[in-house]
Amino acid sequence: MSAAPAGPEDIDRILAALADPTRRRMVDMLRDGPMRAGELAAAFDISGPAVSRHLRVLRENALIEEEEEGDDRRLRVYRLRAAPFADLQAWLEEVAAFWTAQLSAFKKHAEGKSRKGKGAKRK
Amino acid sequence: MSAAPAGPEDIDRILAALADPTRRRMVDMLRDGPMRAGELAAAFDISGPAVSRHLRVLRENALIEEEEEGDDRRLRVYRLRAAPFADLQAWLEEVAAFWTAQLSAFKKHAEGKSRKGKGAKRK
DNA sequence: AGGATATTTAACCTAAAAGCTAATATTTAA
DNA sequence: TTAAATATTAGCTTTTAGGTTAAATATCCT
Repeated sequence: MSAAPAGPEDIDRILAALADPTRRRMVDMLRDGPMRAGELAAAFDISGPAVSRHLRVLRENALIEEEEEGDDRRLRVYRLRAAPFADLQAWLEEVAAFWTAQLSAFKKHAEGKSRKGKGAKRK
Repeated sequence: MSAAPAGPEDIDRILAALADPTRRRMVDMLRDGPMRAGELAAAFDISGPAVSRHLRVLRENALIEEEEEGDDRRLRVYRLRAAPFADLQAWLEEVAAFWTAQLSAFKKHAEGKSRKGKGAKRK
């Protein structure tokens, strides 16, 4: 199993996979449920092969996976995988911690209302 | 102010800015507090101009901003901005909602699904 | 001021990414 | 099985992103 805590290079791969607008839109579409390549392709103005290539990138970076069997008999649908998104969320949580730290520093700083020299700031 | 709900193209810009490993590392570094370009540059094996360019991308996409005044007299430090990360978190929340939907669908569908292991079909 | 340091801009180069058309599997249906 | 459709791989072209060095600009320190 992949119980590993998602190293930095994992995050990089996830971000790289999501960085393309077409691929990000595909992810949005897949939120409505698993789809076939053709269904996804219909939503874009690019060629079939281009769609296939984007799906390949998403698949190779484990953001999506092929479903073996669909409910109504149609095979090879793509579905979102949870892990990468959870990993990215975890990283964002860490980054967000910055502002809580920032906030406490500001609170401490605001009490003294310390006088720091310059008067004219504000751009 | 920017009270807009962060459209898809905003998310695309944020993701594009974060997609480069160097820039993502810079963000990680800036979690420890605002820094000067030089401090950041020291952590990478690339040239100063390359660092400057990455900072420019982060700045143009509003992930960081220049600080006007530092505590100890040093100007032009870069600091993280909260909004883009919050926007990205919000988008991820939406995506994550997929699995809760998935889960309820699965629960409803839960029993018969054991029909998968066919024999030699793969080449 | 004037020089040393730090940072950004300019011009150029290379490599990778995304697109297309055509060809090659695959799958579904007759 | 053949035929139609669906989807992926192959080969090629164009665009874009990241890197470099050299020059310009801004900042800091006597």
